[in-house]
Amino acid sequence: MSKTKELSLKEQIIEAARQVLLSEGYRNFSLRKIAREIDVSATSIYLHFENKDDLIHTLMEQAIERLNDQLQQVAAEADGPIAKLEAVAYEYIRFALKNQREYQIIHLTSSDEMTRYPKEKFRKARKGYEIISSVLQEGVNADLIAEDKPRMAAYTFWAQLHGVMSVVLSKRLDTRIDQQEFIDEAIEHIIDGYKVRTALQTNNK
Amino acid sequence: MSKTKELSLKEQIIEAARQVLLSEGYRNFSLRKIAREIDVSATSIYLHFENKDDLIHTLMEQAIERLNDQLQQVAAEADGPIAKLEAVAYEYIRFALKNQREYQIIHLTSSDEMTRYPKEKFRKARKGYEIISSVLQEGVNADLIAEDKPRMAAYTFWAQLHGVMSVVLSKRLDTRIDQQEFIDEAIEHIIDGYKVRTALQTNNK
DNA sequence: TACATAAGTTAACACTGTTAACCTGTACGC
DNA sequence: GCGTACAGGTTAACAGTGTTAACTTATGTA
Repeated sequence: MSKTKELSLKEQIIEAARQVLLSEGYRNFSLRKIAREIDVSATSIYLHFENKDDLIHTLMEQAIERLNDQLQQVAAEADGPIAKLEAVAYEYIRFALKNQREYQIIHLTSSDEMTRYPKEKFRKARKGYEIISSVLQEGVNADLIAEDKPRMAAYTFWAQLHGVMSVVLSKRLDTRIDQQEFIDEAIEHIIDGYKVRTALQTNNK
Repeated sequence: MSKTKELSLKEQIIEAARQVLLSEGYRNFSLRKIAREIDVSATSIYLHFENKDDLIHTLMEQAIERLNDQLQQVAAEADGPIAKLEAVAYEYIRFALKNQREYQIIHLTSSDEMTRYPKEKFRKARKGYEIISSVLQEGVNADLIAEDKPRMAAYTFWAQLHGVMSVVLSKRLDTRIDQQEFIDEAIEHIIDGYKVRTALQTNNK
C-alpha cells in the first residue's frame, strides 16, 4: 500500500543522496550524511544497495539517462547534420555546466577512484554514442562528413567533447581566456575535424 | 651534513607517496600508509606539507613537469608543424598510458574532489600550453594551420587530447572498438580540426 | 499459534585526516 | 658551562568514514 503514496526507502535514499551530492560535493558525500537526511540508520542503505559505489552508480545512471534524453531531443530538433552536431555539442556543454556535480560523478568511474561501472549499466550509457553515430552517418550520406567508421567517430567525438568540458570544469583555464569563447572555439575545431575537406561546404564568405 | 648523503625526510615522503600511489592507486592512498613505508609517524608529514592535498599537489607538479619535458623534447625532434603536433599528441598519450595513476592525479584537481591547484604551481603547468601554442604558430606561419588565436587553440587542443585519454583510461570503450585504432582516429580528427581547409596540404593523394 | 521472512536497528571494527600537547636533541647567547 | 629557543620529531585523541555481525520487530502465511 505504500507503493504510490510515498517514496520507498530506496527512492528516498537516492533522492537524499543526490541532494547531498549537489549541496556538499562528492568529497563530502557520505552514507551517514545521507542516512541522517532521511532519519534512518546508515546501515539501512545496505539493504537497498550493495555498497557506496553501487549507490553512486545509480546516481550516475540517472544522470546519464537525463543527458542522453536531452541530446536526443536537440538532435531531433536541429536541421541538417552539421547543425545537429553543433546542437548536440552545445547541449552536452550546457548540461555539464548546469549539473556540474552530477556530470563529475559520471566521469568518476574512470581511474581507480571507484569500482568499475558495471557492464549491464554500461548499455544505457551507450545510447549517447548511438545518437552521435547516427547524426554522423546522416552527414556522411549528405556528403558533409568524411568518415567511414561512424561508430568509432562517435566515440572520438564524444571524447573530445568531454575533454573540453573537463578543462572548463577544472577551472584551469588561463585567466586571459574567456570561458564561452573557449567553448565556441573548441566546438568549432572539433566539428571541423569531421567535415569533408573541400571548399564546398565552408560557408565562410 | 645529511644534505646529500641521504634523502631528506621531505624527499623520502614524496618518494614513498609516489610509490604508494603507483602500487595502491589514489583510492587507497593514505598518509598513514606512506608514513608506515618510511617508518615515521603519520603526523610528521604535517611538518613538511600543509595537508594531504598539498602532498598530492607536489606529486602532481612533478608529474606535470616530466610530461612537459617529454613534450618539449618530441616537439623539438619532429620535422614541421603537422609532424610536431602529431608527435606531441602521441607522446601525451604514451605518457598517460605509461603513467596512468600519475596522469590521473594530474586531472584530479578538477571537481571538488580536491582543493584547487594553487595558482603559483599553475604557472609551471602552463608550459605545456606554450609548447603547443608555439607549434601552432609555426603552422600558421607555414600556412598549414588556420588559427588566429594560437594560445586559445593550444587550450582547445590540449583539452581534446585529455578527453581522448580520459576515455581510454576509463576503460569505457565499446569492446568492438580497438584502443589503438581509437587513439589514431582521434588524433587524426583533432589535428584535422586545425588544418587550413584547402586541398593543398591534404596529402591523401 | 508457530514460524519464516523482510526491513530495520545498535554496536563494533578497522580505517581515515587532522590537531594539540608533549618530548628531545642541537645551536647559540651570555 | 648554563639556560633557552627552536627544529623536528613523537603519542594520544577527535571526529569522521565504509562496512559487517548480531539483534529486534513487525507482518503474512501454514
